[in-house]
Amino acid sequence: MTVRIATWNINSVTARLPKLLEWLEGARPDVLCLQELKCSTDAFPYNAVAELGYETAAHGTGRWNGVAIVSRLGLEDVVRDLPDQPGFLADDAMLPVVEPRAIGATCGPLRVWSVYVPNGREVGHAHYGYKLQWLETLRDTVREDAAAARPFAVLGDYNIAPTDEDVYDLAAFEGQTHVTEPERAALAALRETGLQDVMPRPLKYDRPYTYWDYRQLCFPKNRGMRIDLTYGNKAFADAVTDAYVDREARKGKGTSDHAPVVTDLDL
DNA sequence: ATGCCGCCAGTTTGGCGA
Repeated sequence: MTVRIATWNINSVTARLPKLLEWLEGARPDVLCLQELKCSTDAFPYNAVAELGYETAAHGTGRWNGVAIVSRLGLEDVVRDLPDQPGFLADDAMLPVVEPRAIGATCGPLRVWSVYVPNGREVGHAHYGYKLQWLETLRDTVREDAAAARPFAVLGDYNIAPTDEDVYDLAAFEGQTHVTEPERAALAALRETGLQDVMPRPLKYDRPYTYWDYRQLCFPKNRGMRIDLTYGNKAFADAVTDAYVDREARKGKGTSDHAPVVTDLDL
């Protein structure tokens, strides 16, 4: 069977609902992993998506974060949060908060996680340590599925550019998060479980960026980064027939600052 | 043309994003 799976940081599913529906109708993915819902689990637009033939498992608390898996191949064994997922201790908080950044499900032949890796804010910030700790927990979580025969993938906004080629200008990121050695080492450790970085085609220019800042004409100037990734195990990677970044979805007003990343499989 | 930041909750300004 052929399966189309995608990941998209949608930057508010409520603000982006018309764009989401338009994109689902056009691209017709079988499975879509979403990040940055910015709504509660209850507030997800389940019915609008269901009218297009999709079921949704969502996990959100409101203002920030939030992840979902939208599927027309079924949704089984849904897991919210990574087992032992670390929380973030904000400056003004008494206790760390476990944020809605991960949801897993089985969609027909595929086991999938949709993840929104912490941003890190600044090198040395508590959020940066949290990011690295979160990635270690992700590695522990996926170890078994990554080594298994069933097709498995972790898709999402990793908030890391895996190589120097994945940013438009390395000098612009000197000393910044997203390009540091410890972040890239955490990604390498994740790959060591048996996951491969499924590289999408760019539909224009030479690099498959997935994010362009809203400011300073970054999209028209193609000042982007590749930070939305599809990490698949061997069974998944061997089945890939095509992958691309749908930059059309980044054009115009009212779009997310990220583009969907689409992967086609023949399973 | 792809065009100069946008989302949310709400102290309608500030936190967050990457």
